[in-house]
Amino acid sequence: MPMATINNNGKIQEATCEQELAAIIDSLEILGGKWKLRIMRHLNNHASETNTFKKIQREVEGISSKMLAKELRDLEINLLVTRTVLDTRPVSVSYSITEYGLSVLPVNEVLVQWGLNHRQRLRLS
Amino acid sequence: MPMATINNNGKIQEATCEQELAAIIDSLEILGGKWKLRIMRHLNNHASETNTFKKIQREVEGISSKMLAKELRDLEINLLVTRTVLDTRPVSVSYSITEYGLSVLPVNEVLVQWGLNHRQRLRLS
DNA sequence: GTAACCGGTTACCCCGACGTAACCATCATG
DNA sequence: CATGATGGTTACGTCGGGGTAACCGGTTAC
Repeated sequence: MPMATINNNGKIQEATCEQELAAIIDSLEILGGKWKLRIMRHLNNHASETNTFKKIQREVEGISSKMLAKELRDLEINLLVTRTVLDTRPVSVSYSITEYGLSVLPVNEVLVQWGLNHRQRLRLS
Repeated sequence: MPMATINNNGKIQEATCEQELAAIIDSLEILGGKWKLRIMRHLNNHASETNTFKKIQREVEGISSKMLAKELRDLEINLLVTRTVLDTRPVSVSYSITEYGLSVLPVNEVLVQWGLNHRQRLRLS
């Protein structure tokens, strides 16, 4: 039994149950883990600034250069982030959230809401 | 800078950026991983039936009894699922999604939508 | 009594995410 | 020429999620 979903253009997509499962796996793979959403949130919250590698590393608490480089590469591959080499001396590299990357924000928001709500629920129960 | 979120009762909650980060971590911890959402989806899609341990194991493809027992325990601790021992012969145990567990469905849906959309986006690009 | 079904549990293993630390090339400054 | 900043990379180790298989106690059916 296919189910309805809304795509980019607001059109209706049909998806089988297996396709939905695959979609969830994709989402968790691409957005899950310890750092991906933190980085996306940070880039979004500081979208008006120039976010160089070192600046991000200073401001995203606890991340190592190895992890930051890897996560940014993954996000770039998935078109969520752009990498721009600036011709400053010494050379610096700026990362920005793409317009498509903004599509992650609702996912972020739902997870935030559910998590906050869940804390409250457990405290009450 | 606190941000607004909607809680159980539709009231507005304030949360700091760190609280939001913690909330995301919570959500991914409780709903993430390979099996949690699959089980929740299955219980919801078969809410009208009696979902015994073995029945779930047969229908959630690929899960072992060890993982199923662990995941169901976790979900029960988080009040998302109830465990009921039936006095059939031999004894069987039925699991159901709780009313609170239904709050997971929007999270599920957002992940499905984003994943489907992302596949399409990568194919087009 | 033995086979089969139920709902698990236990022991063991593997791999990938993630952490830490050191290192590297390039350029600028003193 | 040494120091510091930039943006990484590499080697190594740890830990936990997850897989596999065997086993268990209780009960019923043959």
